[in-house]
Amino acid sequence: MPLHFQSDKPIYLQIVDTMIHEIVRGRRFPGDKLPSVREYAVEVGVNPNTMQRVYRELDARQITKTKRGQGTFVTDDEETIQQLREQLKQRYIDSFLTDMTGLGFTIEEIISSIDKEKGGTSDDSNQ
Amino acid sequence: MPLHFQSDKPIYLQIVDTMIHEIVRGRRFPGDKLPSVREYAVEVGVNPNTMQRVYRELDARQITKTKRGQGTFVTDDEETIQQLREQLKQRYIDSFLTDMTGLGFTIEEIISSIDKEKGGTSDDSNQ
Amino acid sequence: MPLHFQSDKPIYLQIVDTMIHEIVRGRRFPGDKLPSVREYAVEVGVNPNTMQRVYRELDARQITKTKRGQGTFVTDDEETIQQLREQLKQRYIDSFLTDMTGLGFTIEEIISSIDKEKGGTSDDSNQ
Amino acid sequence: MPLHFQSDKPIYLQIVDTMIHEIVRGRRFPGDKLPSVREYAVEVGVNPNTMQRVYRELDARQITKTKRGQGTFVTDDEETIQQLREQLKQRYIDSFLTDMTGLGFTIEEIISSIDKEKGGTSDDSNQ
DNA sequence: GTGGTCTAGACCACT
DNA sequence: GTGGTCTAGACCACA
Repeated sequence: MPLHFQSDKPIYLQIVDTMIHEIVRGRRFPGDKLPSVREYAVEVGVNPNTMQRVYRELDARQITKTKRGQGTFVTDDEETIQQLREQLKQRYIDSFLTDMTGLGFTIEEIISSIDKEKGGTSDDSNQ
Repeated sequence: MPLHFQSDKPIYLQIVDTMIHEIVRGRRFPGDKLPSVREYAVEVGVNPNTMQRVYRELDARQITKTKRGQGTFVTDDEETIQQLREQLKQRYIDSFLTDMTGLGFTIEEIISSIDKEKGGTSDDSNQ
Repeated sequence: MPLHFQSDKPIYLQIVDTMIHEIVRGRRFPGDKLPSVREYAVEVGVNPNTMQRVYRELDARQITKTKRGQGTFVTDDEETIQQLREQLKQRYIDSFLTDMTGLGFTIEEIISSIDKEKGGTSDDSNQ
Repeated sequence: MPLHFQSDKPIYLQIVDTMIHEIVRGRRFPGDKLPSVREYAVEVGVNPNTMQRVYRELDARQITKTKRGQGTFVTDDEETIQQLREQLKQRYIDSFLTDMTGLGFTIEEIISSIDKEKGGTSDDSNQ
């Protein structure tokens, strides 16, 4: 999930999404301390102001909790994380179904195709 | 399917992909004449040489057929188009399953979720 | 096999052919590193872009394999090279027979003439 | 047999060769009148002086005979034409054998391959 | 008009 | 260093 600057989506929202993914996919755990704004800004290669906005947004969505003087931490409310997971799921499904029905496949065909994939190779040859 | 200049994928390949999508989704028909290289280059906002490369690539993949002095045409070999459709299908499914299993869902959960979507809202909320 | 600029065949295809000959005739070996695009362009006296196209074409035909940042190498798939050799053989034979039958010779006369050449002078008097 | 100006061979000799081919292959008959120097120069797109040299060369080789005030005519000495035919044959064979042995084929293999061509398709797909 | 080729010169990503 | 991409602009062959 690389950042594609110059995409039509604001950079800070792209980073927010990336962070949500990392949390939901279990790469960052509830209660984990996130990197400092400055540190993370350098790592990602954006302006600290942009990263500040990322953390503000995450806090506003109660995905993280910032403690003054200590840093920013992933929420330990599993319920919230579960909701994020459901949101992502729904987004993936919607986008997938839009793509597939655009190709003219019916729900039944789609399900049947997925069914065949059980244990299949996830050969990520996009580029 | 907007062009993301600055993406890591070369512009000419992005345009190739776009063209393939348009053909597979039935927005361009077998035998259709494509815009001229120069015309399309202006429309998309790239250099004619870049667009030339697009047409060359499409020809090499036998997706189009170029007739010197006349223009470039979508192949009328329905078989080829059908293959493209299958390729896209497989790519969408692979990518989708990678995403979903990354979130920890099993094939059964995924199928069950899709099943619930029958007649559901295909609300294109990507942005 | 000199380059005939002004021939009707594009320069880049002439160079591709030359390279194929060099490989098939055993002047370049499987796995060999080719000269760099820029270097070879200077040597042959064409624009680097033209030479780039040559390497691209060779790669597309799987005659060479390009490793980013390292260079372009003759394929080590002997099978591919063997196929090229057969192609060249067929082309030479076809062209030769077209010429000879154009002069009114029958296959039998042609074979008989070649037969007499055994150990004969291969006196390259083309010019 | 197109003319490749800028080849290493002088243009006038290229035209001489072309003329010889036309005679030997039976496209011009013994006794035929050739176009006038000026006429033919225009047709081929060369300077009349160059074409003059062509006719002089053909006359010198006794392939044509120029009659002042009447024009230039293909020799009606069938013997001479027969010799030309033999020369061309030898040249084709030498060149062919050089090519084939360069690819590593033996005379026996070559003959065997030609033998298989009897009634074969002469598919002239060079360019 | 159409596509095809070539040059010149720039910038990028990878090692 | 390596190859890969893109632009700009020119000229050609075909119909």
